Amino acid sequence: MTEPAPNDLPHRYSGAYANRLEEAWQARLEAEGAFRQPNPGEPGFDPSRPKFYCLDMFPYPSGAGLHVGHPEGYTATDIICRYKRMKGFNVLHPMGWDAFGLPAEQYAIATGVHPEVTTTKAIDTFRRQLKRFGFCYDWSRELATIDPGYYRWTQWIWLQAYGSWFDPALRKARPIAELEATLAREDRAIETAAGPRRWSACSRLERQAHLDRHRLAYLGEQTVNWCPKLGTVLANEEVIDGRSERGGHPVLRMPLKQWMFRITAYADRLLEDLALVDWPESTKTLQAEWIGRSEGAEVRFALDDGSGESLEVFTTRPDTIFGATYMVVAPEHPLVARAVARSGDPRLAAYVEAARNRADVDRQQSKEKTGCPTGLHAVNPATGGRIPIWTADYVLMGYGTGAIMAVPAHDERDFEFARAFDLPIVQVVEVPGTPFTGEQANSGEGTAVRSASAATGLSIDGLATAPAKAAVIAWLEARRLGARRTNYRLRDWLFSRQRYWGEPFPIVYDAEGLHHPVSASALPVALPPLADYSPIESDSPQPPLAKAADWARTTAGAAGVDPAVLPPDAPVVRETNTMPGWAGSCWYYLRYCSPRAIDRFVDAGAERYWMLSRRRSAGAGPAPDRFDPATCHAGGVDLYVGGAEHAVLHLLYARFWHKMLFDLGLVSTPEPMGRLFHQGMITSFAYQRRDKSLVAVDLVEERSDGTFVEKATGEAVTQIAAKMSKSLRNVVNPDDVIAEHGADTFRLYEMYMGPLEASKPWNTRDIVGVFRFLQRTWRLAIDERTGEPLGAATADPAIEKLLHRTIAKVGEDIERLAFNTAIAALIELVNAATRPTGMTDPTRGGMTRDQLERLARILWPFAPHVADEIAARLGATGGLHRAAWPSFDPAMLVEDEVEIPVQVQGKLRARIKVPAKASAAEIEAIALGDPQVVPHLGGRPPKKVIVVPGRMVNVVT
RNA sequence: GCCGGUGUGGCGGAACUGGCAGACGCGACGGAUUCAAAAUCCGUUGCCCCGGAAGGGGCGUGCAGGUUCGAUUCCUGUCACCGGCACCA
Repeated sequence: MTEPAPNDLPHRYSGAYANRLEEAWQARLEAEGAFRQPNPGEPGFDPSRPKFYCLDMFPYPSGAGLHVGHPEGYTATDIICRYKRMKGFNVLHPMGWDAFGLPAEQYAIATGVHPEVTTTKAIDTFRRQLKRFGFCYDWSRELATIDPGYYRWTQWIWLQAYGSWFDPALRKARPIAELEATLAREDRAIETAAGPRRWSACSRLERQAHLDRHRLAYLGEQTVNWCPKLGTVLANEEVIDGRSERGGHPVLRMPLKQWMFRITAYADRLLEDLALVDWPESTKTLQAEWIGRSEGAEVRFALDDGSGESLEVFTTRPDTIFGATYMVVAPEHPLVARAVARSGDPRLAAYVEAARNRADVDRQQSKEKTGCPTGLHAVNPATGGRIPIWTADYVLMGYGTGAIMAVPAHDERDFEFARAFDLPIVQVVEVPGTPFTGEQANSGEGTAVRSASAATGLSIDGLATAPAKAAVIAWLEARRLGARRTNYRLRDWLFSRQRYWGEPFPIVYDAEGLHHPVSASALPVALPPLADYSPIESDSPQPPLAKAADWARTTAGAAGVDPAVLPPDAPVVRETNTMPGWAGSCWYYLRYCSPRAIDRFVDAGAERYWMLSRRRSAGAGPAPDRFDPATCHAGGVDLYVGGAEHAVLHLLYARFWHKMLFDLGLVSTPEPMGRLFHQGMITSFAYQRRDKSLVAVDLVEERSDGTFVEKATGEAVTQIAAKMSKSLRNVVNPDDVIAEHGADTFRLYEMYMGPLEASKPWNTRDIVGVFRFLQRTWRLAIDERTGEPLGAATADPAIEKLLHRTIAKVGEDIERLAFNTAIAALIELVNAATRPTGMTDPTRGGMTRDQLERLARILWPFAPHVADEIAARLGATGGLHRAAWPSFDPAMLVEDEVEIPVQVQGKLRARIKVPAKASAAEIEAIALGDPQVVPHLGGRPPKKVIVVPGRMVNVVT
């Protein structure tokens, strides 16, 4: 009888075999509900175990299905979760769908198919694909942001913001009813259109207007890029030369009333609390820069036109005020409109008009300074001198007060402008080491000079920059000419979109145009279906929802407005803007704690259990029941993994919502995510010509010498890593890889490619390496002819020792998310124990069944299906999801004898074997006597010998 | 322009606190198996030089310096690539 070739053996671990056993295990574990994690109080919940909440950034389910980037982070968290489960944690590991968004809407516009239909289909595809990877998600907690049962609570949270204000004294959000009560009780004066007036003397409208100015969600006016033809508002980068990027239609810059979030109220806390979380430093820096806190002063410059009015500026360098030789206001500044009316200078009007129609991005493209005098003048309060006021688009209306005092000697932008328009430049700071030459601005710190005026009584000559700033601010404050002031780059968050496929706002407008909330009990405000999703062409912005006229025009009662607010038969118009894509992702991590809760956005007990935990450094103790900064983690989610592209917006917005909810007592922790990790991007190969232009993969061939040429021209091209894209035809489809090798191989390959945080190129050719590893592992444990388990009769002590080391190493590596080196260690172990093809004699090589079972357990987090199958065939019952992480004996990690290098003059000359516990003197004696070393010593006693026991010896001659 | 990150064999990468550079995988080369090929298995593989061989020597972590007995690791300067921000007063 002839032996069949290895590939033809019936139980060979082939791609097809892997697919069969993976699907069988997935079906079995799903039926069993193996990864369902009960909440406190539910049957099967074990309160003795610590909690671990591990979250992936949920995907936007696109019609194209999963790409290879998705499973990278998902595999990483899957490994951690399986490991933590084996280490005895209750693990919350959910998945869901960020399903509102533009692509589905654009598809609907093109085809008329309701976005819900396409989105639901895309979700089904994503779910099927993710399940095929065998990820250990608790699918019973699945959610989608488009579920009415979910967005009901998105709307509810928005209503909490609408019903709250930020109390600057307590630095936290409070219900607006408390503000109203205080105003009424103390009968405070409030600002009205007709000047300050006592609360009791105010009309209902005036009171309402005052409260509206304090809401965390408020109606604000913003200049937007409205494209009448496209019927939508465009982002700045979608506007080129005043026309839409798509289609080249004219774009108008116009003010639009929209819902805003007062995120700027939280600027300081969002900045400070970055110190409380374990996040990548780069991401913290990005957020800090985005918030852009800068300290300085607000200064009033009196106009000299006898009007008694003044111009306010913000400056971070009040110490340079003596050098302020002119002022600049943004073209949109109200003062400019007055100047235009007054001066009648056609050049000024033309400049302002031109600047107004240039989008911000355009403005920033050209750094050439342009501007125009306004004809107005102001008085420098420090010098008493008269200085001109210019308008120029290098000053932005949106930052500070939209006006600056220009100090050309000490600010590069002001310097360039002064040069261009021949304005005076006066040096007022002496910077050590860089004398002022008049050739460029000197923005460093130093000593104030020429900074004294008898006329105004201010003198800071000789002061260093910091005390000079303080002195000027004190002087300004004493004369009520200004004050210390902190400014932020961060703007309030524009939360309205003129789109269909988003959460409707729970807001209606009455006949007078006043807004009123829909009561919580009437939520959700469901998105009505439309016959036609295309945008409305109009000169005045109209969201698509306006087409649902029957829905939009209704009564207060039908809309669910509290009868105490409006009579039920009052006619109202619903808000037809919708929320942006960010809305649903701001709080999904909370909903996962109790996704089916119907009476609250999250069950309070479940939220407390999964989000609140003690710091390890605070020592042992009972699970906390409320947040204590001394002993608790600031952040709830123990590990959040996702792409760095969300480093600013998503993560900043989620932090803002969370802090608001924390202030209102609705969540337990001040931060949402305690630890954050960004996985790197998976790129793909592409080819580059000498002129740096890119060539698609299929137009290139590899030559036998390993170089690449373009097929059509024979021109040499170089291989580079690039983003996967349709045009480069280098997109890898995970389904294909799984069909060929199985999900275990796919998972292992992505984790083995390199460090999780690094961006790395997909190389299809390399996959076979980890596949062969699984094949070897399988062959080590299973007889490929019979499918029966193998097992050496006795344990090889060297293998046993290596197994202990590997258990220790893999555990450590998983903890630090170093999966590539963990897998390398597993490969080394299996290689050391491997039995060659056909060798099934249990007395030679291999591992005992007990050793194989431990190997299966440490392999399980990485390649769960094959590990489960091996363990089951070895006789384990129940599946490895019930197994514990194997223990190791620390004594087994210590070598009795170590090989250490001996260097002479820093050059390696020999390796010597010494007992691990040998003293420095013993090692030195062995090293100096070594025959390989002696010839290099030159016959003289060494000057110095450095011995690091267990490490190395270095001899200096 | 500013901020951040990364540069290690033909390729992906390893080296945890300044202590044997190149673990592990791919590829390549040689061999086994096969009628043959694919697949699989075994071995070799940083580069250069001397040697028939055993063996020996030199160079080497983008580049140039520095600190140190010793540097991929720390410091200074510099170059390249990637990412983010960009007139924020």
